[in-house]
Formats: sequence, structure tokens, C-alpha cells
Amino acid sequence: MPRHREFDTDQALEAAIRTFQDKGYQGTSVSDLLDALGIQKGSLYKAWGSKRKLFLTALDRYFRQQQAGLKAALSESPKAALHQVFEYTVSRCVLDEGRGCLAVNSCVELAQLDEEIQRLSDEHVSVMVGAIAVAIQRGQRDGEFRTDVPAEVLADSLYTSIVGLLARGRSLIPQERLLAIGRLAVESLER
Amino acid sequence: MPRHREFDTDQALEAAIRTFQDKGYQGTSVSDLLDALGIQKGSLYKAWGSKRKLFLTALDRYFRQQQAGLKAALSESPKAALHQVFEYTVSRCVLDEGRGCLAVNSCVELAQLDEEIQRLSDEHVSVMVGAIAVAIQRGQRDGEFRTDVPAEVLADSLYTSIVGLLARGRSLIPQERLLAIGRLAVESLER
DNA sequence: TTGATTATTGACCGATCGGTTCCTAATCTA
DNA sequence: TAGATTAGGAACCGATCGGTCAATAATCAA
Repeated sequence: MPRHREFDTDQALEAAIRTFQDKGYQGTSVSDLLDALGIQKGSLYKAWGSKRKLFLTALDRYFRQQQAGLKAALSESPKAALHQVFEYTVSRCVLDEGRGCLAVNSCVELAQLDEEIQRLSDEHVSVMVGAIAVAIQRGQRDGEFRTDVPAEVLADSLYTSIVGLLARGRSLIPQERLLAIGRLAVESLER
Repeated sequence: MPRHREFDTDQALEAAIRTFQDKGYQGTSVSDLLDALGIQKGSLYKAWGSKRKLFLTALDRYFRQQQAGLKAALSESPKAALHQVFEYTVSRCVLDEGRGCLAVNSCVELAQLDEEIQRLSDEHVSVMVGAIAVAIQRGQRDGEFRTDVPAEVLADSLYTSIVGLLARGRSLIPQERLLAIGRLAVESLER
């Protein structure tokens, strides 16, 4: 019986992701969002209820995308897969020109201010580290990777390097440097 | 001929650092600062002129403290020194309970919004990475560290891990995990 | 002690913040 | 086509934002 929504929700969420990624949650005003999504205030509040709920929806979408992307990359052979993860991370740093990663940015900005975001962020990290750990375990079974350290610890360490890259990616660093860092991180798994 | 300032500037700046570290620049209101510094609005604006200038002053102070702390730690033998840097980083993560690092937090929050902060932040990173590189070079000369990769690249990689730890430290991670990550990072220099 | 100078205080400023409300427009069912 | 329902648009809301200012208090030199 209703009137249809005139804007595309997925498209709007992508715009919201980019905006929040750029300016942060607190740095993004509702009016910024209206410009970015190309809609009016009433529509935004009809659709999501508040700036915070829109953010949470966008963040959840981003988490899912990241998790899906990681798992896709990890379907290859472990070593190649992990190299690809870093290359992808670096290319995001460079291509997105300082936009960084919404997950990392949000965790740094908001984990201490918003318990729910901290919880969601922790969950996301668990999934990401878990997926990396599985790949490393495969690499360990294949004899490609060292076995003197548990896969979970290696995965945690690798993920920390990725977070470091993405955080440092907020100011622009030459691509070669970033790639060298990624290469070293994966190398440190070998033996 | 003048009336004296009633509050201690150094003490006030320390309070400002903690507040900005906790809540971020945008998340800290002037009224938050007044509470934290225990002064009135007029005094704040007399002393620093604006919230932004107070922030820049606090950030500069923090940078100097970090740089001095790092250089002090690096006066030991290279390997022990770098281990100590990580232990110090981890203990900060744990002791400060999610406060993280003002340098990292500010870079992630503001590098894309404020060119001057990006510039200052980049300078700080250069100093930090440079100091680590010098220590690694010493370790390389002593035969403690691998020489197949330039010290600057190793230092960059190590610093990225530190940044990753500090960023992840915004949500609380068990100390043991953090320590394991730090140990692995320094180990990867050896050979 | 007086006068010049600076710090502190608290009221005040316009602008913007996130959010609400109400009216109209569009779309479906019956 | 009538009526129910939802979306879009714009004016409007109180609260808070960062920042200013005039009056008062304190301190020094002369």
C-alpha cells in the first residue's frame, strides 16, 4: 500500500561508508550525510532513525564486506593468499588516498566512547584473525610456515601489522614502503 | 607588572593530553577541557587562544615525550632495547586501559581533516622510525640482526607493528597476546 | 600607594549540532 | 476511485558547539 523509496539503500550505505571513513563518525555531520547520500533529512530519519543507527548499519555492512573479501583471498594457497591480503591492504591504502579502513578508524575513534561499537569491533577482529589463523594452519601442515608458534599467535601478529598499515595509511606513505612492510610480515611466517 | 597565572601550565597540558587521548579531538568539548584542567573558559582562551591551539601544544609535548622515551630506551644494547620498546608499548596499552597513543589516535582521526596535523604527525613518525633504524643498524653491525634488508625498512616494519598494537589497544586485548606479538616482531629482526 | 598590566570570571554570542514534526506526494489495496 | 499507508521536503526545536567580552582581581614597577 505504501509509496516506494526513491533512493537505493545499498548505494546510500556505500556513500555513508565512504563519508564516515573520510571524516570519522564525529567529524561527519548529518548535513554531510545528506549531501553524500543525496537525500533529505526526513528520508534519512525515516530509513535509519538516527545518525548512530545509520553508522551502525554502514559499519556492519563494511565488516561483512571485509570478512568476505578476506575469505575469498584466503582460498588460494596459504603463502600466496597472505601476500595477496597484504597487497590488497596496501592498494587500499594507496588507492583510497588516506581514507584508511572504516573498521580501524572506528575502533580508534570510538571504542572508548561506545561500548556497542567496541563489542562489534572486537567480534569483527575475532573473525578476521580467525580466518587468517585457519590459512596459517594450512600453511603449517603443508610445511610452508613455521610451527614453533601457534597459528593463532602468528595470525594475531599479522593482523596487527595490517592494522598498523591501515592506521599509518591515514597519512600518505609511498607504496613501495608499504609493500616492503607487507612482504616482511608474511616472510616472518616462513621456515 | 602583571598578575600571575594561577594554574600550572605543564600540569594543565598533561590533563589536556589525557583528555584528548581518551575522547579524541572532536570528541573533546571545550567544556570537557575546562573540567579536566580545572580552569575557566577565559583562562583557557587567554593561555592558548583556541581549542585547536591547545591541542597542537599538547600534541607537540606528547611527541617530544615519546621521542625522548624512545631514545632513552634505545640506549641499551639493540636487541634488549627493542624488546623494551615493545614491552613499554604493551604496558602503555594495558595500563592506560584503552587510552591508546595520542599520536596514533590523532593521526587516524585527523590526518585527513587537517594538513598541519598530518605534517606534524609525519615528522614525528620520521623521528621515531629514524631512531629505531639507528638502533637496528647497530644491531646489524654487531651481527645480532639480519642484514639482507635495509635497517630503514626493518624499522618501518617494526614501527608499523607498534602502531598496530597501539591502535588495537583502543579495545582491550589480553596482555599476553600483546606481548607475544611484540616478541615476534623483534624476533623477526634476528638472524 | 598609585597606575599599568595581566589573569580570572561569568554572562553572552551566533552557528551548528542531532533530531522532530507536519504537510504534501506517491503508491498500493480493496 | 477511495482510503490507507508510507516517502519526501522543509520549517522548526532545544541543546550544545567554539569563541568573545566587559568587569573584577591580583601583581608588579615606580
